[in-house]
Amino acid sequence: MAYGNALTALADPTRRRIFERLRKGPRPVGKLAAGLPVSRPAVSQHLKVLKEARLVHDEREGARHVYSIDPKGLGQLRAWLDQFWDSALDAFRAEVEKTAGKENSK
Amino acid sequence: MAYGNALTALADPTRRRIFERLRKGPRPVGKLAAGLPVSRPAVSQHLKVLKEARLVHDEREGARHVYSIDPKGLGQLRAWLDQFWDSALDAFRAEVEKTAGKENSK
DNA sequence: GCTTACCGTAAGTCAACACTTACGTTAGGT
DNA sequence: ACCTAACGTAAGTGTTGACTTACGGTAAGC
Repeated sequence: MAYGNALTALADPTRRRIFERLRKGPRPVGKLAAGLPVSRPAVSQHLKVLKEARLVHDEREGARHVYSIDPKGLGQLRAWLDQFWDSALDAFRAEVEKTAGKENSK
Repeated sequence: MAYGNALTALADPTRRRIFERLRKGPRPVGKLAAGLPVSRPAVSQHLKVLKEARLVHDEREGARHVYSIDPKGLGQLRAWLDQFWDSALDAFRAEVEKTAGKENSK
């Protein structure tokens, strides 16, 4: 149930903005916090949550802590989501056939 | 930004349990609430959130309200996630090459 | 028509959590 | 050695939201 942490992590809008910024490449905390409407410590706390969800991982470069996207949590989340995707497609097909049946019976 | 609602909806554990039950097929509210550690009105409120996120849709059968998985929200969420999946793979490849380079230079 | 399932909604409560400011730590520059 | 930059963490606060009980509405059975 590791995808649970990933979902709760990505549920927060600020955390999503941080995560989306990392999509363009690795960034230190200061760069990530710049432009965001919250303080830098808030960004650190968000990064901690993202890290525990295996969505990001950090790497120290001297005084800087450079964060980047971690494929692990992303992969687990995608795998969980694909479960539903398949059954949703099946349900969709069934729905179409049922509706088509109604249309034909008119 | 429709995926935002889907993420906040799936962030809640109880809502995930409801959603996962719907994976096995359409269910009325009573069946979904049975076995869950929360009251039936709570399940109704959760279903409302899932519905607004386009993750489920309901259909009235007399007094019953039968809920089933809606592919719309699921598709939007998957599309958003795939954005990161691609860049995460690129980053992963770059990381592997960088690490391999270090290994060779030893 | 009356009762009984089956639901959704309103109102209120309590805990989680997203913020803030203040502080401690580490690394680099002069 | 001192200062500064770049962080993480601790502690406290306000608000969101996940629950409860109570109530109103609709459809089916007798």
